[in-house]
Amino acid sequence: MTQNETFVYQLLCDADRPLSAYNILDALRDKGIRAPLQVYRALAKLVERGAVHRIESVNGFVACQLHDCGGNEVSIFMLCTQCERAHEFTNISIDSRLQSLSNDLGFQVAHKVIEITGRCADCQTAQTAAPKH
Amino acid sequence: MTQNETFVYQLLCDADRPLSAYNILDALRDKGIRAPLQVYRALAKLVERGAVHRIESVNGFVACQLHDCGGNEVSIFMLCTQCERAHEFTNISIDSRLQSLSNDLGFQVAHKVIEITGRCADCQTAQTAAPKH
DNA sequence: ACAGCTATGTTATATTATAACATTCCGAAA
DNA sequence: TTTCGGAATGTTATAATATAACATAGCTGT
Ligand SMILES: [Zn+2]
Ligand SMILES: [Zn+2]
Ligand SMILES: [Zn+2]
Ligand SMILES: [Zn+2]
Repeated sequence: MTQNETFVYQLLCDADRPLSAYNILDALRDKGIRAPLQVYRALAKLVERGAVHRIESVNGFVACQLHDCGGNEVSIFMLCTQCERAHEFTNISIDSRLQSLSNDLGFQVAHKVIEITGRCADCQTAQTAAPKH
Repeated sequence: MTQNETFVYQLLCDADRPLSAYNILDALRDKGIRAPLQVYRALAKLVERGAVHRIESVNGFVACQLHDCGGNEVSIFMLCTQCERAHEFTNISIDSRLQSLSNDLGFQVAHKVIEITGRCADCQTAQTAAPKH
């Protein structure tokens, strides 16, 4: 892992929500990172290697939260609109059904995206406990 | 449906692939549409009403290809990187598994995205029939 | 006529991503 | 050791996507 990749990866591991490339850029200015391309290049490598996932729904990036999700299962992200956290899951059954749907249609899969947007359990209970008046 | 919405919707229905907001803007200049916001506003309404879907993976928009997909099933899009076409499907089994995964976790679902990127059957056979040397 | 609402239009700006080109670094081959 | 070549890095500029802020027009019910 190169130096810039390490900086970006560490930052994403420490973050509790997806960060945009420009969030990362701002956070790493003092590490000598000054231009968007430096961030995008590091992200491209990290994503390619499965250490980081791109979250399409929010144009953001998160460090992989699972061991070896680089297998052939798709990751499922639940994205809370309130706390902005992203939780990563895998589900063999969903993945195999998607795969067989693709196979049935002769579609050659390169990449799958499953993202669910909504409110996480924590945020629901938090709001129930302290409702706004 | 307002005039701008009609223009945008018709264009998307005629298109054979997802269009970006700026594709739409360029195509509708002669209809009097001059600014991105006019397009984005029409798209927001159309998406809200389920007539149009946003494709996160390509920052594009397509007219709904199914009758009444506005039920509670999620749409599954297969996106061909070669011909750029988007095919829309529903699958009750995949949807219900996603839903029960969310329920188990206490996650309150607002929106689901399932997008599969790859090569469609047509493009595979086309390339097989006429390979590049 | 008036108030309130929706749609529309316009300009400017924010956010996300890539192109094009120059430079540096480092290991392998000569 | 020198030199070659690839990988990484840095820099500037620009493309592509999306929204903010404000002004205007039209329509509806009172
Ligand atoms: Zn992962
Ligand atoms: Zn939350
Ligand atoms: Zn649909
Ligand atoms: Zn195709």
